[in-house]
Amino acid sequence: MSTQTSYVLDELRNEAEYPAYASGKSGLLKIQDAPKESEAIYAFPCFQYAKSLDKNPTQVAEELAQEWNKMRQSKEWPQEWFPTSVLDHFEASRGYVNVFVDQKTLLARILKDLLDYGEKYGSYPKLNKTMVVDYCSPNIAKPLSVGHLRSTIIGQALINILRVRGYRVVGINFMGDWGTQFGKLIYAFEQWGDEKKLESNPIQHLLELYVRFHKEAKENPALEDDARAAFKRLQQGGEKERALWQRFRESSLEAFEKTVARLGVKFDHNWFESDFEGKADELVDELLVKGIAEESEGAIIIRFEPLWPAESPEPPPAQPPLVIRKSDGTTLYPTRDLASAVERIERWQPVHKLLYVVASEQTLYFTQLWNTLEKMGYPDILRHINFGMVSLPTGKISTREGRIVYLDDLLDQAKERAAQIIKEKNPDMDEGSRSKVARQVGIGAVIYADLSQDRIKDIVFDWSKMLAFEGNSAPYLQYAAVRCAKILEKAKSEDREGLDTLNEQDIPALAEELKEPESVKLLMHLGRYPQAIAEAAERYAPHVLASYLYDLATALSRFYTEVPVLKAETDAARLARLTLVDATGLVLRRGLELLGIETPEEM
RNA sequence: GCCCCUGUAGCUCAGCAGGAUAGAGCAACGGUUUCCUAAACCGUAGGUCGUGGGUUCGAGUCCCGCCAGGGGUACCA
Repeated sequence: MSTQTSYVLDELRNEAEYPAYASGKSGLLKIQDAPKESEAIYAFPCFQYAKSLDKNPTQVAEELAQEWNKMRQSKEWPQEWFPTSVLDHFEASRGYVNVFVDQKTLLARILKDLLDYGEKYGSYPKLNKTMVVDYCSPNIAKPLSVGHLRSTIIGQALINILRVRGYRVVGINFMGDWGTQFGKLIYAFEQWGDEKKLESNPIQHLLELYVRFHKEAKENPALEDDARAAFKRLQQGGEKERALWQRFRESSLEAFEKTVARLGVKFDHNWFESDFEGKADELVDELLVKGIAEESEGAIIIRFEPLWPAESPEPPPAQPPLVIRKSDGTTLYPTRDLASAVERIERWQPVHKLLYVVASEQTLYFTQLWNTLEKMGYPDILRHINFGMVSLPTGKISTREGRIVYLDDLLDQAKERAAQIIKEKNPDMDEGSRSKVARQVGIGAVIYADLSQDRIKDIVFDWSKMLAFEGNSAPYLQYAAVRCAKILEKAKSEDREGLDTLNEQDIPALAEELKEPESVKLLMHLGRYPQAIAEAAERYAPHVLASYLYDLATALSRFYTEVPVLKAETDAARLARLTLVDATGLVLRRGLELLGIETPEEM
């Protein structure tokens, strides 16, 4: 147990857990959040503990509450660990020991945290641990589809969240620029390519060639051999192939960077699969020497142990092996990916976690990758941050068959739709602002639609859901943030000055002013922001943060309708409410920023 | 065949490590604008948590079977 933590609720939790720890009962008495309607903050269910004593839980809870309260008054309680304690007392209720705080003190402490941390509220101290995150990672020469959207925005949100949680994070975009598909493209371009089209709209043209190749190859399977031969020439450094491949690569990369920039995404590193071909080759030899890999049917493979030990009469299912060198002597994507994983581990050592934000379809592959690294003697650091598939109402996304929604089109539509709504809701907004706000709102809606739900779920692509502008959606959160900003903007200059010059002595008086249930709930919720960040980071779950922010926006909306700020009855009340609005706006803005969503200045 | 994931209100989803009365949004119905932006707020209605067992003081949550949907399953990436 740490003796002191920075945020009031972290500290309160530790303090509340103290008596359970001190008496060695923490295994049976676990802390949890108290129910929402309750005045209590935390609770200890005592049923399990009562069972172990063979006693009545209600009675046990009462005894514990009494005992802990007494302990708290005594010298046994390490008050020096909790110098600014907000814990008031323990209270038994139907088999639970509830943790009560002194609300005024707690509110004041939350205000103090907010003022102390300012813009940094919610962030944690440096942990000196490095996370290497693989995300986006598309194939060059294919346009980004909504399928890539998930990896990109989940990855970027995780990176942002992990950073404020205190991790050092390295984001890598690992691009597929190697493999037989480039043989296909080279062959197709030589057959049907058009110089002018490659010049004017490279991605589109390459896609046409790719689709055409597969169509023709259906009729004439010999084309597959031609493609393989072309790739072989590329590998051997054929000048013509090399030059063409470079052109594909450069033009694609350019178009592609433009698209992700629209999502506000910037990569720390752009790595290319092709750069690992040599290392991959060496790695295969090394794995052979170490006996980790073996030859089978002309290929080099790694075998894995069955999933569980064979004890039952039926043999356990074997895990499929991983092929790392084809029988023709060339490496595969997994080999190059493995080589790049080794490179990541060595370059940023010690790496705390190696994250891969990749669709669930790759689960087996990442299990194999994990097992291989383990065989190589690396610690258990690889985590597959998997997410469900995006499919279209008409079926699975397929570039080859043209069943695809392009990311650029999606973002264009989102913006257009947002612009229309702005025209209705806020007809006075000038053209320039409208365009900017439409971009922020439209793209925000798209990002939020994804991040507001658990990664693991499959998504059937649906325009109306993607572009939801009401209820639990990005615009709702943005709107709440805008309201905060507008109130502050309209506040008189002396009020704003009062805000800026607040100091610690003013805090108790401020807390005293916040009496309305809506104000209290809002401030209490602000107090939970650091825990939302911590949980989102721990579970690699941006939706935890998204749903926290939604609740915060709801608390703000209720506050807004019930409690006047600028027209508060007294100067003191106005100042207190302005402080609250200021802090809420800040948390909403910063929280949205972590998700990759911008906050407009007006809506 | 085998392995993995998912199944909660009409629809889309929350529900942390099993704990107090299962929560939101959308859609439906009704209400709120002399007052800081109604992209808002308030209310009504809507759930045998796929299904059958089991473990437990307690199961939406854990275990087993079944059903349904999705994904994967050696030289594609």
